[in-house]
Amino acid sequence: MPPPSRLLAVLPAGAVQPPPFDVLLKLHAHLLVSGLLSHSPSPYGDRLIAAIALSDPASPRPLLHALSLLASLPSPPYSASPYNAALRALSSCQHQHLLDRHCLPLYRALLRSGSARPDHLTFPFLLKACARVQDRAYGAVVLGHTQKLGFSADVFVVNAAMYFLSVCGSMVHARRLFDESPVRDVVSWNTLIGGYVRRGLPKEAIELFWRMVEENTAVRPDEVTMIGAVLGCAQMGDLQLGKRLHEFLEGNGVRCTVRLMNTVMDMYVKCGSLELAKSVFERIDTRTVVSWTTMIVGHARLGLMEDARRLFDEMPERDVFPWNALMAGYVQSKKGKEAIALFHEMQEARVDPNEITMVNLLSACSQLGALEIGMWVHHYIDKHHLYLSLALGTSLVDMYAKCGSIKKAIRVFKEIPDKNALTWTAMICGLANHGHAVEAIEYFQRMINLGLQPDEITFIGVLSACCHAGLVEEGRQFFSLMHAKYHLERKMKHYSCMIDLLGRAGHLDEAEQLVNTMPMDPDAVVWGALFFACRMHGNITLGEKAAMKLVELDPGDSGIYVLLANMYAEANMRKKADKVRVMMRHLGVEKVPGCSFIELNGVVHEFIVKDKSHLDTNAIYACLHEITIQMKHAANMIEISETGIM
DNA sequence: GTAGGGTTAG
Repeated sequence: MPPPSRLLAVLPAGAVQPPPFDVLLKLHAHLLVSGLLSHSPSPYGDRLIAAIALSDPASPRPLLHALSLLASLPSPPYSASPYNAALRALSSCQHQHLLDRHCLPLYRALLRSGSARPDHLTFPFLLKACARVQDRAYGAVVLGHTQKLGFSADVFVVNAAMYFLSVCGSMVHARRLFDESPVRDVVSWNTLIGGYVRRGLPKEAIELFWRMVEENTAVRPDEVTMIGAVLGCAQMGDLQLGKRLHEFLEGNGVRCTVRLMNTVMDMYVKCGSLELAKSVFERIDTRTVVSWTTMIVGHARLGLMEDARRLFDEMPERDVFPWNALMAGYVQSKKGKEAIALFHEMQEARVDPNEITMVNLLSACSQLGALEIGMWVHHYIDKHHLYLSLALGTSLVDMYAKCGSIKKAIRVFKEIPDKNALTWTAMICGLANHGHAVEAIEYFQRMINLGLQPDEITFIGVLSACCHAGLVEEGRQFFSLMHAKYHLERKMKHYSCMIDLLGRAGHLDEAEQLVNTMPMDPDAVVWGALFFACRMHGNITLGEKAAMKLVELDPGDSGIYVLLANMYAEANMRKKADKVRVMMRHLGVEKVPGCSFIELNGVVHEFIVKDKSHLDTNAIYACLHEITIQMKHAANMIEISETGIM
């Protein structure tokens, strides 16, 4: 151990990286034994606390040790510096619970110490910490202290105050501080620009950016400024502005770091120019995982999954992000099978999945109806004690409902602690699709009573519930309610639902009128619903009209010709039925083979009509044959029992 | 010594 005279050199003041935690622990013991910590006041205690607090940001232990040391000093510190060091470590520590628990007590202890006073370093750390714990009320108190103690002209304090307000308060207040501040530096501008972007106010951010450029003061935009401006531009999706910003930063000597160029790439992707994103990507010579992931996302969003996969394979190292990005791409392209295969690959590569992986995986299960895998995911979440977040809970509800297990969907739904409108919507749609119309409407009422705002999808749920149950009057009410009370735009899907409901119930005139007055061109689903209703109720004239529209919309679709022929046949119009069949042959319309999936032991198998490619084809067909016989037998039994012979 | 920043999911 060094003699006391050299200890202060071992315990550096300021930004120098302190020695490792275990060395400092020994030093602590040494200081205790030699009585150097019991002097009052003692520079050793201050420096020791600061050094320990900052010795290892990755572990919570040093910080806790420093905090307890601070509380147990025989005499209070005579400057704010040990408090500052602890606050500095807290304000940037990764352990949110430590921050939540210790931040404010620490500042209160400083105020109560009597010997130390908050200084110009205390407030930047403290305000950052307040922003991170989202404590509006206490932050406001702290802001009051900065004024009272005369820090209104300290640019570091003002900037930190602006940051706090931009996170926890209002941008108007942050802006006022900016406008009234006697001093501004590049961080002041960046904080405000960044605040606007975080609050989803890109216009204000860009406006401020141009003002910063035009005022042409000593303050010039730097890398952080440009990241803010480019992010704002990405939010607006304005490609022209994006190009201008890109040119600006290249012409004004802004450091083109990887971080900035990644942001530019992301902006080009969001503004719809994969080409420009690609050209930026090719000019980055030290690409990071983020650069590659952004390119994967860019390709995946356009459905270019083969290119996305190629990029994924080419990249030198991968964390969970690129795996999730590629998986999300497969899910969005409705390639659930590939998404699940990728998850298996991910497990083989020993990459830990996170919540987002699970959400994607559940979407894939929903698409495929893969209940077994979905249940495995549920089990995995329980086993690994993953928090049932809103996104995860909602995905689980959706998966169980779409995979046919409405009871499990309801059970999960009840377990989710803070349900939002999306969660309720998933449940309502699930109930509706399972034919539980009354329950779906009941859930809708409960959701409304909780004060939650339904969206367009919620109404698709309730309208389809009405449709399944033939609740015409309720349907009419919901249909007008969504527009009149909730100011939601009625989309194609709502109209098709409503037309289906009216048509099935035999209100063909009302259905036709709705088709004629709807604000968009009716699609195939609308005409299909109308056609179905006409066939059901024997309205041949209107049915023909709907069928013609369907042919117009998709001349290659064989289905409608078949259905039209069936409609004529049912109405005993044999000649017309034959005519349609002849027409089909002339036009060379081919029947599209049907296709289906089945999940077995966690593997999804795909079949098309008359498919013989599966390894177990013979066994499958034998089984199918057996089932068919049994079903016919069962049907006969029912028929017999219903006719009263048995 | 202090303040400001990018990527994944819906």
